Amino acid sequence: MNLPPIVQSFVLHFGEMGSRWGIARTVGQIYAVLFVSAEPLCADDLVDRLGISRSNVSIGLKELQSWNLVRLRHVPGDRREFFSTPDDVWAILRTLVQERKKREVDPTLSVLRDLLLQSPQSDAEAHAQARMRDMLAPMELLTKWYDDVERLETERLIQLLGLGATIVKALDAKDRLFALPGRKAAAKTS
Amino acid sequence: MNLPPIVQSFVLHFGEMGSRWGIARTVGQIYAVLFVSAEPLCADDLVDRLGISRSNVSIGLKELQSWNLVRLRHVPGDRREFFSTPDDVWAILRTLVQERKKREVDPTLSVLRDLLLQSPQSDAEAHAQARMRDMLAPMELLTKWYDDVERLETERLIQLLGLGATIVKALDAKDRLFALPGRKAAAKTS
DNA sequence: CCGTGTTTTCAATCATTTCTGAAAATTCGG
DNA sequence: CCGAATTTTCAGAAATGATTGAAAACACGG
Repeated sequence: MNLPPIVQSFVLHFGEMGSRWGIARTVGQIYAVLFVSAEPLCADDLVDRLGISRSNVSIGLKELQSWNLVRLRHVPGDRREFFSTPDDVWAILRTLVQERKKREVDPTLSVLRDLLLQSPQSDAEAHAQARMRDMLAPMELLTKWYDDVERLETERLIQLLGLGATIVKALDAKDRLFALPGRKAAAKTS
Repeated sequence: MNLPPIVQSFVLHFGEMGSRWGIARTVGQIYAVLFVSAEPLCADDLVDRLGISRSNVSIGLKELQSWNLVRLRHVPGDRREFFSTPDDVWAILRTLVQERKKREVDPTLSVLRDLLLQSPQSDAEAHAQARMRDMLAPMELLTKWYDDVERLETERLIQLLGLGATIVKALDAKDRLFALPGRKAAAKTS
């Protein structure tokens, strides 16, 4: 590995993290190198810095492209392809979440919905379906929330996150104030 | 595999998902079986239903316990250990996020902070540090948000999520109305 | 304590994934 | 079109991670 020490630590850490999240170690490393690089890099730069094979870099870059995590640049008068990451970390985060949702959450939602349409042939199956319903509800609420938040401009998103739980505290106060006699509102007064 | 068809589909899907998230396939399957089961199961039940070795089940259960994802029960007059998942899916989700944060996010934050304390020996390192600072900021905001939200009762959390981006829209309107020249003031009005 | 039923450990095996080198395909300036 | 520079593909090697069976450790009722 041919990198200055600070960068190398960063790159090794992200390789490690990547592999814990189901991303090949070298793909994580490639991304880390691109992320901290001052200018776009070509495949051979990566071979050079990471000490991995050219073909591995090629595959890794393809993988990163399929995740939309990497931008491709062409330098005039140079035939090579150069790669970089977006400058905006929020944009990167959004892409990451979006892709992950597309690949894992959405298919899970459709499996659950599909299995809930089938008629249970036993008590065990009926109970299993009840549990799946329990699981579906939070997932649907979360994806709905995400769909909502995803559209926000970054400035607004930051604002919303900065607010944290304060809004709910306000609601809480309001609930108490009006003491709704209805259902499960204000149930916990301990 | 000795499971009714609906359950089997569910279990296979979660095994698959697990392995995409860096969890062994069988660990995901064990969790799925426990999740949909009407009563707690012992290790041999799992061997039976999943058709995997006893030792694999033992390792899987230990793994799930280390993630706090599984409750251990003792049936009086029976020497075996029985396992179940919490009934409340929100509780499960919280645990999952919490553990994941502890294992991956927190260490990453400290690596970043640590690397930012070192003095750069080159322009490349200085630029890399600037990028790390770019990365640190959103991560800190997100973890702060999470710390805040984590403490909410489930009822409140659901409320907050249901609100989605509407709060920000209100802020937006208010900002426009008062056309504040300053920064992010006016956050706390109650 | 003894014996039985149960869980855990661990070295070995098996499976999967990652990585490589060499060859094929592609691209573009001339 | 040609040929050099570059990228992609792919079959096999290497590495990693998962799974197993057998044996050890444990725990409890008698």
